[in-house]
Amino acid sequence: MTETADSRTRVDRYDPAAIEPRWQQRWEELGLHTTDLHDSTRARYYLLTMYPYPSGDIHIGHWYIKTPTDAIARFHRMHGENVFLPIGFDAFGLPAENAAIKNGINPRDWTMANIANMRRQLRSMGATFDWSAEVVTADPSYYRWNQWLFLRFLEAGLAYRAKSAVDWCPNDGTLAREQVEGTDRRCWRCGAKVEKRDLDQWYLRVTKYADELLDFSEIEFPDPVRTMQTNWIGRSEGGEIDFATAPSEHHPGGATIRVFTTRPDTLFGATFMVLAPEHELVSELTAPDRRAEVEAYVARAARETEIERLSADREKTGVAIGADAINPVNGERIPIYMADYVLAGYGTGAIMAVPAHDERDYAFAQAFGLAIRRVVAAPGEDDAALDGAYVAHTADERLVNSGAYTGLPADEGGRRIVADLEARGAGRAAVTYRLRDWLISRQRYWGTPIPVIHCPTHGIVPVPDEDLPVLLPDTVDYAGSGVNPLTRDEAFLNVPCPVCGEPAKRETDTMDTFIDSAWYWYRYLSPGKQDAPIDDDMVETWTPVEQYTGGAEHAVMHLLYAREFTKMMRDVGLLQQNEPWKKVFNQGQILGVDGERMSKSRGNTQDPDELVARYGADAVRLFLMFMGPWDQGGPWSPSGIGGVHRFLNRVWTVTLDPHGREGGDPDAGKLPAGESATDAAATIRAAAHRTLRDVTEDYQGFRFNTMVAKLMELSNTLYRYRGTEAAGDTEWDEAVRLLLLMLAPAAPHITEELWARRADGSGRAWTSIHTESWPAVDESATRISVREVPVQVNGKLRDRVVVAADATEEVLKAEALASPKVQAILAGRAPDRIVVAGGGKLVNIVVRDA
RNA sequence: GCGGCGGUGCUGGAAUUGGCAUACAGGGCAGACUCAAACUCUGCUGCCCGUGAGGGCUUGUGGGUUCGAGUCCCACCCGCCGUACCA
Repeated sequence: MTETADSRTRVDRYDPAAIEPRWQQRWEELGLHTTDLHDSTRARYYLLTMYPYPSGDIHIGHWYIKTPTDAIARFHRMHGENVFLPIGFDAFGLPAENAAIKNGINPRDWTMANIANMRRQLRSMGATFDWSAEVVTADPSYYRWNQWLFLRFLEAGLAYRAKSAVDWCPNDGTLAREQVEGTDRRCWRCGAKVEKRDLDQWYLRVTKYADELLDFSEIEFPDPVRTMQTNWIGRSEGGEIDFATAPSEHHPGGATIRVFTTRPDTLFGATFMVLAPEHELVSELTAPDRRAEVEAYVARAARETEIERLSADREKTGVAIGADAINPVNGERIPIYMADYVLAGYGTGAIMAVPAHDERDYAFAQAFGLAIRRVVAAPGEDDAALDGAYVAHTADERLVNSGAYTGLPADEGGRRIVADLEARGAGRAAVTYRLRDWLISRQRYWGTPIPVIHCPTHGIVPVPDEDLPVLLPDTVDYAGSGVNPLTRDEAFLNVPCPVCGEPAKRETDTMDTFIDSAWYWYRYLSPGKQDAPIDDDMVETWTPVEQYTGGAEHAVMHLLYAREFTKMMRDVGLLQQNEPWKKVFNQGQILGVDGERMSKSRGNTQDPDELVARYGADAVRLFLMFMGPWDQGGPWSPSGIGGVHRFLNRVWTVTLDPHGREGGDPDAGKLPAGESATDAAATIRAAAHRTLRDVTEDYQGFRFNTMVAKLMELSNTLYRYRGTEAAGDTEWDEAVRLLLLMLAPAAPHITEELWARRADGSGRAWTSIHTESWPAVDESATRISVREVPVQVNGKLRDRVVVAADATEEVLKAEALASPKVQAILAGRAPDRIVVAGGGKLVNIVVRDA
């Protein structure tokens, strides 16, 4: 042993570039990552991670979500579960078209070339992706089933075509409501200002599921996502109330204006009504002398929604239309206005205005000099002056100035008013949602063609199932940017009507790419299936997905669409389940060194290929896990990766060279003072098993940062004993073995290499470390004979005493009091109380000031 | 405005049910090894006072509960994300 005292390196160095590709190839040859989906002998674990868009390069953000996901997969596999971790590509979408226009190539060629490169990059992670299940959505074998599903939805009345004002991006064309972001209404994809256009478009009837979508009992979302979806769906309870119009010189009256309100209790405070400029009764009700002004306002409102409606102009504008309505509860005549602060698309597009109890109505009443009548008040404030809308809601509020309802609590009064109106047919309880139907039409080439034909005689005719898929033509003529080439592809356009055979035109809209991503994990279970979109048996046994990982940026897009789509598939008889996944986890985002979003234009991107070449995939994986909590993300640190690289080197050294000594340490090779080799062995074993206990919990809770920290501690402990008598003995060997097993899910290559060398060294046949079972904690090993107990006086730490592990409270108290430091602080005072906390974890001596 | 998340050393961050704040890293300083450097190794590193032993302070701010608070309660400040005239 002593002959190694001064030698530095007798074993070869850790060289990830040499070992990583070798093992990746070996695993692939052995088919280690191909899941037998038919195996029913083991528990199934379907682990899904969001498939990437083939933009061209895998970036560090992909590594950040995918490598910890891979660690989860490996951890579960080591627990004997049959793990399925598929991967694919979200291959339709606009960037391919933009690149194609720019370079004069087919979007397909651009996309497929990118996919080829990204497959190579994804393989360099060393992840256990099952490539045999790969799905590429732009392939006809996938998108034909988008079309097939669309036709089922059409039959079931879940898909429909309608004309309405839609959000329109000058670059991307039509957008769904969820795809418009921010106060200034910008496109989620390109950031351009979004306009409104009146268009015939295809919709999916997802509002049907509004209430069901609010029920999260079968899906475990992170809280922020659940909150965002709940707000997005925006359920409001209240009442619908019908106001009749009053007769006037230009109108006989009696028309019904229906309003929705969440505050029926304030009905007596309605002093005017407001219609949205687009409301259908505006024209009919407008008085001749008001018509010019009203029409000018309507025209301006239409233009403003199209051009610019920044929130800066919060000033209330509007015009009186010269007609009155009658308040059904008291017969009062109130004037009707039209204003753009009432939105056509929400509720009924008309409101009863209660300026005393609604801030917007208050501002409008102030601007137009309208009456403000208080009808809700806390006791004693009946006539208190208002300098703004009173919207507080307290338990002791009562209705005032409300006829027969005066004096009732506000809640109860509201309910009684609705009930009484309902009895007269003038109102009813009602619920309104913010959620809209999903607009899926896109005026784009690179997407799934919507499989319908427009016949002059038969109208909209579905493409028969046997004619699917409706293929995208290969030759694409953009003739300048922005226009859908399908609209001038005569061969694509001109088809006979499936009903009458007469000339007809194909639909040229394609589907929102969020359709592709709304069901892809079902297809992973049978990617080659020819006769149906999904394999019923596989879907039945493998879904809902156990765990889904990916970014939170899709909280009200993908993560909502997929839930809606699952419910639609269920309702046309394709699925039994209500939700697509059981649990969803959102990782954070990796930012540039400057703390800003990584982008090529900022020059703050980090290329993973470069890091892999320099430090190896294992170090990159480990560093991404170590930098902080997984759901937090954070700025990229260029220096931090050196730390985990050093750690891996130390793991390498303690495994292969336990007896070596470092020249730089004067105490190298010596046991700590007063410690025997037996003591050292017990310490090593206790450290290993305590680490195993903690690390197991960290993996289960996705706490990869502390998992790595604890493995570092264990390797530091081993390093301290390296070269001593304890190094290389049974306990040491067991600790190294546990260290490698615990590290294997996170750093699969180095652990496989060291595992193989250990087998080699002891003459055992090689088996992969990744097929090993997760080790069991030996609780007896973690127990220790003596422990240090902190002693506080009045809650302040003063000393530590060493006692036997099983010392009684009496012993603890006596030892604590016997401490000289404690005695000095007490200065002769008798303790009032001695608290032994946490089952003997800490002693606190309480003493009052003399 | 509303909703959500967060604020701990120089930096990333750690801290079961309230129980030794700052684990593990990065960076820095000092030393060993080296002709030298890199690599590697060892030690130190929250702030203030003190030569020292030691003492005091410290988890955004101010209060409170408690033997004991980063953790619980109240009020406020700051940052990030979402949302936006939703009746």
